[in-house]
Amino acid sequence: MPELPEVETTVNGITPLILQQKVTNIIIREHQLRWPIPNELAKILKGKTVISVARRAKYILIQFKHGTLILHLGMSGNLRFTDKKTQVAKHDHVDIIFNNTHCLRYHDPRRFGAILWTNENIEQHKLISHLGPEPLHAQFDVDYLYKRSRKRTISVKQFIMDSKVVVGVGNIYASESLYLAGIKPTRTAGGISKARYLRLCNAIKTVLNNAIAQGGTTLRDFRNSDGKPGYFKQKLNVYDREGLSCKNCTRPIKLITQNNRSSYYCNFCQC
DNA sequence: ACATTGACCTGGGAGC
DNA sequence: TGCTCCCAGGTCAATG
Repeated sequence: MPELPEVETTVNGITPLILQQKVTNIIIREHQLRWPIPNELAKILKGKTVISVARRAKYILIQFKHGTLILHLGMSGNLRFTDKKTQVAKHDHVDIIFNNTHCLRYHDPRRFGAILWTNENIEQHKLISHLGPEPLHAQFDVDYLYKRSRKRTISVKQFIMDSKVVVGVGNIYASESLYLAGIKPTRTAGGISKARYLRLCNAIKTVLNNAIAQGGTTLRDFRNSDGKPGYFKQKLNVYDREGLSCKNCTRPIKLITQNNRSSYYCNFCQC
């Protein structure tokens, strides 16, 4: 479910609600996510105050004085802020309770997500240290992308989805960015010109910014922290549109499989 | 260093 | 209705 815009939407939604608020308890109903949730989490966080909330790649980082709570939503996760008395639903695995009244409720049917604690410098953390630049930061530019791509033999779609190259470009927005840039997803990363990487770099930024402005994409079950869906789906040009008409040339959108993931593109507008 | 594949899970939809 | 099969927004770990 969540790509960068969905995580950004979630962070923007929860930040004003939990900033400077005190954790009074944590309830863990299911420990087994991608990795086990640490047993001592309640002990670690009880009585502690949130000092900042941030996003790095698709990780949500809730910072306390003595360390950082790392959350990942995996494929199917969401975080909602609600009254702690709200009826608990299936797959509501964790409640982080604030001021004994409200809670952040972590819901993740497939349990590919994660909730971890660290007291080391977050940039040094094993899950964070190897990550490439943020796509919306200035250092992610055409020079960087072009240089990193040289001699790479993988497809350009796999290349931009590699988190060591750039973070936050998942399966939906990879297809959308390549469409906007006019580049076929099967092209070899190392064989694409600098001029085309300029288009691609700009396309990635444009697509992600637009999706954030729309509150992310809801295909099936994404909900932001208020429980509302995202509205970017209406703006998708190729993803999930197999056989439908290309919005530019009216030819049917194609679906292919690359490394066991779906890729959608227009065979005429992208080359 | 790079490329490829399997693994982790549940639920929804298609097809029979 | 119910069974089986396939697919899904992520990404780490193991293997060549």
